Amino acid sequence: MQVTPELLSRFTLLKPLPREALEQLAPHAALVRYARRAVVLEAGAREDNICFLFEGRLQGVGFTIDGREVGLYFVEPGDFCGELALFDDNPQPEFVIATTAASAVFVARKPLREVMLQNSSVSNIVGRKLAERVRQMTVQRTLLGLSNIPQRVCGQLYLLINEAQRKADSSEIVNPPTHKEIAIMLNLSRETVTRVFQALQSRRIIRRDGPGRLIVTDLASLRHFAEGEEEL
Amino acid sequence: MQVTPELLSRFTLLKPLPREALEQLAPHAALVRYARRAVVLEAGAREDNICFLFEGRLQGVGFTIDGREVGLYFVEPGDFCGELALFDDNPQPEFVIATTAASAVFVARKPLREVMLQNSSVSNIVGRKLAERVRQMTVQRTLLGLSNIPQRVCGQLYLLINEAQRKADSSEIVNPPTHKEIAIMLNLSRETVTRVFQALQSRRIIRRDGPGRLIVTDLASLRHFAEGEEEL
DNA sequence: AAATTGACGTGACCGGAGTCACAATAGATG
DNA sequence: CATCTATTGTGACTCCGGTCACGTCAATTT
Repeated sequence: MQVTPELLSRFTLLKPLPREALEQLAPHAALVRYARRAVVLEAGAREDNICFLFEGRLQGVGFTIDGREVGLYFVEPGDFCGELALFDDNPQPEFVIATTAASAVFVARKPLREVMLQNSSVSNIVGRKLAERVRQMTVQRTLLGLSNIPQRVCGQLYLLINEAQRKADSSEIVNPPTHKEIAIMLNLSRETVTRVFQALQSRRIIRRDGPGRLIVTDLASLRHFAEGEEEL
Repeated sequence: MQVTPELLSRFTLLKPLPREALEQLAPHAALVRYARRAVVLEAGAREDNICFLFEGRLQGVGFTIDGREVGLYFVEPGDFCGELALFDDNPQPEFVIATTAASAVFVARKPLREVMLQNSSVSNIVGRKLAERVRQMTVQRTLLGLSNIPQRVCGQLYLLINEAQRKADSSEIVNPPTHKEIAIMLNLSRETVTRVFQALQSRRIIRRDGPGRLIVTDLASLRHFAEGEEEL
């Protein structure tokens, strides 16, 4: 499906691009829809597209030698993945899976790379984003250092809440990851995550609202548990 | 201490730079020596230097809220750290500590950034290196997914061996990290690492040679254990 | 040389997360 | 609507890595 420059400019990465750059990219972009559980990017393959997520949620997933799943990061709408292909020709290191039905804009690697090289402000933006990803991975790795497991889960939940929503008393997470998807992010078993969620629900800190919505009713308490000031 | 362009060109990142770029950088570079355990880069501070390691070994270290150390990556001679400062003005996310006495070349952030922007081939190189770091972090994170703990330790040991040495039967690791430093990389206790090392030594797979040298005498077996084909 | 420090080694105990097994939903699918 | 599958919920048991408490040893320091 054809993509307009306007659609491209809705992504935070591409928004600051000059109009001409967007017009240059649009012919090489395509909107793709994915069913839940579909594979968006394949590990080990040299992917020729960068994937900008429009709606839904993706998850970067690796596999250990013994076949265990490892959750690496979540991709939220407006963000993107597969950006390593902009920097080298090595294969994509991890799978990216749609955790919900999702739609994404695929932009061909080569034109985007050219735009990036021509326009130094663009390569600044891409570089800044990659640096941000390193920071995110660092935070995620640090979460795993917590030996108090409920605290670890609360920390992950807190990370799932948008910056903008952090100031409010309550917040909602649309299309929340399943317990299993959270579990692999935190090196925990699915059952353990379920038990922590039960504890949080019985304390009225979180609440399920139908299928695709998780409501954090007491954000302050969640933060307390995440920061270890109180124990579950 | 003053630094010559020749010294700069000994780092793989800077080697491909044109002579003039190196001469531009040299006045803004300084050789610094660190004692074991010294703090090379401070977390939370906006560091104004990129650190190129000349000799010794550094370790990126984070801290959880409850004060537990988290090992993020090792820096080997010829490699560098603090490179995120080239992309944005956010603070350094983690500490970098000298695990052995070390000497490093500090290059001021601004001149290096300018060289990088002027010379597109340079920003290519820096970007490629950052991408490589993301891959390393992914591998490291995947290691933590292994539920078989000796396997996890063997995997880390294998990562510590240089590409070049992987083909040989045996290999040596100079200035090996301490058990504790390995432990925090793998989310394990120091004692557990010690016990795995004991097991490997009794099987003649590794051997200590004086203070700063660890010899892997049976690289093939180490790889077998790392890949889970055999259990310790 | 004595003392101090930090790394390494080792045993015993214990708690808590993984695992297994199964039930109960809820969602998709025909 | 009926069926099937995926997700969530829950108990019981087990095991294994963390913790604690030492001891040993080598390297520095005083």
